[in-house]
Amino acid sequence: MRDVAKFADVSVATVSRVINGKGDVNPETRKRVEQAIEYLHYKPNDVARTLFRGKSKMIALFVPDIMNPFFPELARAVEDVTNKYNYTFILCNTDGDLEKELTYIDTLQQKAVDGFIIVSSTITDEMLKKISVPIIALDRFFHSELASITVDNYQGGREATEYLQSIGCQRIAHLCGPESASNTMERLRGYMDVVRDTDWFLSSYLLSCNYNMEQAKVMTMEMLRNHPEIDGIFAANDVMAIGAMKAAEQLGIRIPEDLAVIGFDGSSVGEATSPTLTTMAQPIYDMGTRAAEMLMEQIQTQVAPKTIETFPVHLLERESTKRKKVAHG
Amino acid sequence: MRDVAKFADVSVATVSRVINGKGDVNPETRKRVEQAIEYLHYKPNDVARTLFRGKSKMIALFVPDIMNPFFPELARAVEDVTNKYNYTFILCNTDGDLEKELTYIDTLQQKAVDGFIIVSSTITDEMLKKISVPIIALDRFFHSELASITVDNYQGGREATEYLQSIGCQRIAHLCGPESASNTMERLRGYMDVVRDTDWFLSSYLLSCNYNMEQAKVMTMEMLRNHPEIDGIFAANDVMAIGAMKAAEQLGIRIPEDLAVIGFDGSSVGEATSPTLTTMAQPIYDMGTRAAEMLMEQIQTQVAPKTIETFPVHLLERESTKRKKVAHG
DNA sequence: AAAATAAATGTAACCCGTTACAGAATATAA
DNA sequence: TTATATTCTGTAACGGGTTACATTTATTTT
Repeated sequence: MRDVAKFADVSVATVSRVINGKGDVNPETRKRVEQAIEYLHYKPNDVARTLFRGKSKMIALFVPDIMNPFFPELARAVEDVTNKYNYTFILCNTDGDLEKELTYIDTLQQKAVDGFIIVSSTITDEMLKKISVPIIALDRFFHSELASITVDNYQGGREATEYLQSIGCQRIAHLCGPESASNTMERLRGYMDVVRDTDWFLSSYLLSCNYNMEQAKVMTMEMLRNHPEIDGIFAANDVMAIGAMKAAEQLGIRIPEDLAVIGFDGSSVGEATSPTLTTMAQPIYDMGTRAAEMLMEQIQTQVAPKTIETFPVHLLERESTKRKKVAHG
Repeated sequence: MRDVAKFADVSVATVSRVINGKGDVNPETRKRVEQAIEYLHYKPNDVARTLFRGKSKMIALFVPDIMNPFFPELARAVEDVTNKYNYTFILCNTDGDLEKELTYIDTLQQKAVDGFIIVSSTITDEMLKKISVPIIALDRFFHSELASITVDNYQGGREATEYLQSIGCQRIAHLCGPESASNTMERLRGYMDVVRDTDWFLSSYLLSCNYNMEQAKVMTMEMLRNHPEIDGIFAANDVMAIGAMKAAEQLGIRIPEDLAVIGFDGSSVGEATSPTLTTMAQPIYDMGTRAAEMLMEQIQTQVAPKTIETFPVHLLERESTKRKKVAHG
């Protein structure tokens, strides 16, 4: 910058004014400075700016694990928005580990990160208090005074279950995720509200299996062996649904004829399976986009309204439930 | 920091010495400073350090699109190493777009990023010249004087094709990716070297379809209709292989009985399909790890050897090729 | 005990921008 | 013409660390 100033025969202050378009600068001087910048290929040092301003134009996204097929799309959405606003995007895999989250929070704040988008079921209010910049809770709602973006998990759970009924399923099991996650608990509640008072419901129709395909497969296999009457499975995410389909396949149970399977998420793996997976699709990309936009707004306005936005889910009907519909009840 | 210095009744220089463990500090003074730090919950401002040192402890990974199932695992590996060294990880989706790559390069260098790991087929030497920090080329090799990590794509292409022959396939087609990518071209070369001189090979057994599932499906469908004699397909990545399987399914062609399919990558989607997908697996996580380790080393040592590491691929035999083996030839 | 060496600490410049403030030059108003 | 407002530009402090160098104090050596 000194070089540019010297070259254009002005002070650094003037160069700064030209770069930022702030303050009055004589058009001729401006031109001279711009030429100097051009000539010297000058690029301002963003670190110095950050130091002065206390803002880095960086935001971070916390996800449990990018290898879970739900998150790449989310991350992509966030990055796209981030880019649009000329911010830089930092991806953090937390594995749902408090220690890791804590380390990230410290490190990133020392780097003057301007905001966080957090997918977490473990994070505590105490930890959040350590964060002095805007935060958006995404996908999972952890109780606190935060803006958050989720889907209507309860409604999704209901609809998925009712949908299975509507295509004729008489005995519907549910594979649910870890208890710590608010989203899976809501889906479970939706399921329960539909099946609780039926004459067929058994608590052994309920399996808890951590969003993991292999585990879902093993547990489903056992359940199907003990309960061959089951003719519908609602899994709380797509990965578990795929596990369930594999279990059925291995047992020679046909999908969708003998057993209908519906997942949750609408992640793209559901298209890779045969039959393709029917699922309660979340508008993943839109949610990521909205979270990022909301964060940008909070960063810009310095205001942090406790907006809670709930996106609708929609039924993505594919092959794993393709039967002739039967009259309700 | 001034506060800490005041509180401990020393100068900022001494505080800095304590923090960095450099220079001689009286044990008592050190203790006093440490207590002050503790008491005031002092955390050094990383931006100021970065400004002084010219190093940010951040590295960036360029990938075409994190939504492609090959990349999450790679990104995860890089992030894990990044973390281990207390660096911060920046993920950049380039869409193979030169403009985007260029923008990222500028922005990140202004932020004093310490190194790049780049997956790209488009990037030019001219662009690389703009980068003044270590770079590792990953997955795809773009000609330049760079350290790079790839797999033996040629060998993989050969082996995949020969494997199909070994299980009895008589007419083997190949779905290859975009011409711009060095890796897919090598796989093609491997395939060609096996089939070129056979008496059955036809140029129409070769399909070019951009790593895209839907396109692969459509093109395969057409090919299988025109060439029902095809009994083996080698796809240059898993996503296309899945497209091919779907095409077969839709045409009522059984896999693996009538048609064997092998993919390339060993990404986790291959486990979600039915039948599960046989594939030439790359050690994705290891490659990411190695690339990151190599980058860390170059950052630390300031030396940039033009190491070229080629990882082996290995056959991951799953169901899409499960037949009784037949004697070679 | 004087001299030499080592340890402990502080002062101030530096990293590279931004901006408050002041001063000079020019334009407009009285 | 003088007073006042405007435009333009520079000086210097600041953000929050690091470190070369100087200085003081303690320890060893002779």
